[in-house]
Amino acid sequence: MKDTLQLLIINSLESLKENGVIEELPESIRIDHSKDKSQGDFACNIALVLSKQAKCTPRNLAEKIVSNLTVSDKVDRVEIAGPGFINFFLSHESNTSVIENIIDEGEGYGSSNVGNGKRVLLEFVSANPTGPLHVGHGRGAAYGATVSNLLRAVGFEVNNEYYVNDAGRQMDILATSVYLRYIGTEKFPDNGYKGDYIKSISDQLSGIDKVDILPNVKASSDDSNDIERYMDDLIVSCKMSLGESYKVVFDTAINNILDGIKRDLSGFGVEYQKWFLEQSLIDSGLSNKTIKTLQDSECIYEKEGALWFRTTDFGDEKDRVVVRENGNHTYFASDIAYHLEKLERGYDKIINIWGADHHGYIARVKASISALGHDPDKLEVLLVQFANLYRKGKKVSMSTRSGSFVTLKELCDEVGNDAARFFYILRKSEQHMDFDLDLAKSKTNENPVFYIQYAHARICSVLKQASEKFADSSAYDLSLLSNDYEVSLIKSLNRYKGVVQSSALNYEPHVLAYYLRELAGNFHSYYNGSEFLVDDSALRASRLLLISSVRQVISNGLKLLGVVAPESM
RNA sequence: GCGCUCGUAGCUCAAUUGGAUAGAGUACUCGGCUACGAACCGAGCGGUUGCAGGUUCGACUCCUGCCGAGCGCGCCA
Repeated sequence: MKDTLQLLIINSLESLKENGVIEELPESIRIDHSKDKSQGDFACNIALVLSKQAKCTPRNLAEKIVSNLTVSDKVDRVEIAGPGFINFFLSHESNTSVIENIIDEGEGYGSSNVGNGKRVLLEFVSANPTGPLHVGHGRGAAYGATVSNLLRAVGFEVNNEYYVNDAGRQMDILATSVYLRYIGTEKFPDNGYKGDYIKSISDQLSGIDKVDILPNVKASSDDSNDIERYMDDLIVSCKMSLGESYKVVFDTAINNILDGIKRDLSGFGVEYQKWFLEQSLIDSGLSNKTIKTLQDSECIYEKEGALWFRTTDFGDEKDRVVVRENGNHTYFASDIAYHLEKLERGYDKIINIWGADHHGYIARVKASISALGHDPDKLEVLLVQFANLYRKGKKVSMSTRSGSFVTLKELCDEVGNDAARFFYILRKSEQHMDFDLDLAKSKTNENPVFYIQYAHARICSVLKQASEKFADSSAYDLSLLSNDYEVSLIKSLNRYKGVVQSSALNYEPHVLAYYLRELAGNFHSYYNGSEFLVDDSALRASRLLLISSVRQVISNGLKLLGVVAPESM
């Protein structure tokens, strides 16, 4: 419908151009849904945009545009309002036709092909496998999964990917922590992983010698400045004492945790096409090869025994180390190789969803993409702000190392997947968000997700009773749907497709969530103000068709959000 | 100190991406079940959009400077 109106405007503008009223045609013409029904169904601001070059007032220009509009049977009338908006009032028939479209297309209604089959790689969560996912990760998981659903719905081919940091010092700290629990030492270091899950993993170890690795350590655990070196010494001692068995401890630890992460995400309705292991970049030699490539193109220099990547040449604030003095690659080195590998897989777009604490890495990753001869704009980084957790009005601080955190699974068990998924995406991702655990747990009825699900269940209930009480009747007449409730409901239905598209293209799932709430609200008002199962069969059939289409849209929308649309609750 | 993300009703958040009178939920005050599910509906109350300038037909939105919050600024991940 927008296209039709755009065409009408363009035709009018072209004739105005011939008459010399305007000089240039605009690049694009915005047609928006009106927010108030006194402003019709669609509004166009083109007269305000062009008034300067037309050298007349916006209202004046609007009148000229309108007088040149060709008549369409889809448009009842056109008005000029406010500073010069052109408001279109559509015919009742063109508004109600959406109902039949929804019924015809069913579950497919709302999807489109604006993505044109372009391939997108979407990486999200990617939390280090050093412990179970906590509620902080939940936001990224819900957001990523929903963005993925939305992009698929509008015609992109999307692959979801989780990057597993299974190499590096943190993993050694994890393995050492597990071993220390296994031998049951009393002197567990403060900077080890202290969560209860470490003990559970150590319980699964058997047949490995219990050697006290603490005496071999030189640095002191009492010196707070030395605490990280103390940990490094512990790791070395652990590796030396265990020999071959170290790998068993290491693998047991990571496999347990990774399995748990996979299970939690799957239970949360989040599916991945690929779990990409950092270790595979090292094993395949890609990490080394990438650094070699950068060295050949003279992007790398040596300073104080380390290799530095000249990222400042590509807009970063300072140069970054890729190979440490001790010969180990940094996390950044793996990341360069990983992004190169992603690009070489041939995606049209690469999206990373990161926690807001990683924003400092965007510049250096983009720099590395440029340095390797790729287009840095192919990478889009979406930042998700932290969720501050509150319990009994007090902020809960969380840390994986100290083991004090609320896990994602605990949250889902307490409030349910639907409420958790919905709650997470209800806020714009870059908005800081307060997650009140007591509110989510104790007052779940106030969560808007139930409000929407309730509308769906109510419609199902009405439809069920209709089919029991009345024989089939397809003789509907949509022109009968003319009371205020019906008009605003139909207006909302007409917006759905556009909402899905903008929600997807802007990576803003909350827009869809708010829309569904509004649609459900319109339905609840309708329900309380009108009776559906009336004696007049044509009116009854029309109203039932209308609420069937509402049910379909709610169901389709909730599915995109990963929320169940129940027939009863 | 520098950088990033923010600041909207008592509280939690929206605002068609620069549009018309800034809207929902919650809290509070009234009212509505012998109709298809009251997990609902209706009415009211609630605002100098952190502050001060600027850009233009038009600013919560863009620019500048302050104030405040969170996060970054390591040869950690």
